[in-house]
Amino acid sequence: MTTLTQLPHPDVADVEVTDVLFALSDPARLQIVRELAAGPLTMAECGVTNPDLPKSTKSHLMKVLREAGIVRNEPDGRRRVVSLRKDELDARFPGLIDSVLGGR
Amino acid sequence: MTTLTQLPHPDVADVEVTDVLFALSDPARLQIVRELAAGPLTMAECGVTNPDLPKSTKSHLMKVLREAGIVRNEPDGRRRVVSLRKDELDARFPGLIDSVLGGR
DNA sequence: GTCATGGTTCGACAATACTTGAACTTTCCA
DNA sequence: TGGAAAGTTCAAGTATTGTCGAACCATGAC
Repeated sequence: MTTLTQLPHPDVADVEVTDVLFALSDPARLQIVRELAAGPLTMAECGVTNPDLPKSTKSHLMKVLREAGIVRNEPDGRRRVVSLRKDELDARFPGLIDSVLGGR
Repeated sequence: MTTLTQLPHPDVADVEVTDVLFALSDPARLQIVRELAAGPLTMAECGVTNPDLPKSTKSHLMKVLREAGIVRNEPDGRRRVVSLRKDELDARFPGLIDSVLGGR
């Protein structure tokens, strides 16, 4: 049976700019991306801004980011480490992430 | 009676980046913005890509773009001229529109 | 082994958003 | 004066998203 620890990640070449824009158009998701811009975080660590967010909700927010190719989510022991796919995104959509994050 | 020919336009200072991203995250709306990047168009002229789009639908797409501060819609005789608020957007979100449109 | 921890998935409901015909307004033209 | 043209608004149905508890799955600690 398939081990569920490895989540599917799209190839950035297959994601449309509209997918990325949509994923970033939610304040909670954008906030997560801002936090990740400084470096990878575990699920528990990110979302500091939203401390009372149910974990199922946070997991779902992360899923949208992951399916848009914005974030990578990898198992690390019994945690998961989430990281921005910055280089790949920059190659596919030059300047986009920086301009979205820019200011603030 | 309020004349309906002048539609409300938000101050770009009041629009959030998430509002802009959301408006651009729809392929039909993004296509309209791409067309407008070359210069203002009347409602009838823009949306060439979607010739069979009902006018109420097109009007609604435009409303979303307008309310996100992306587009200006001004009366011109019995037509309306729609234009990108490029300078204002560039000032508020430097580089964003260009990177979304993929040019540079 | 057993158990707690960190996280995902499922399912159901709430909340937005999209689509479109029909009605309406304004303006131009004959 | 009528129309007709160009668009907006309204209303109603459909579809997509968001939210979150409960169930489930690995892993590490004991």
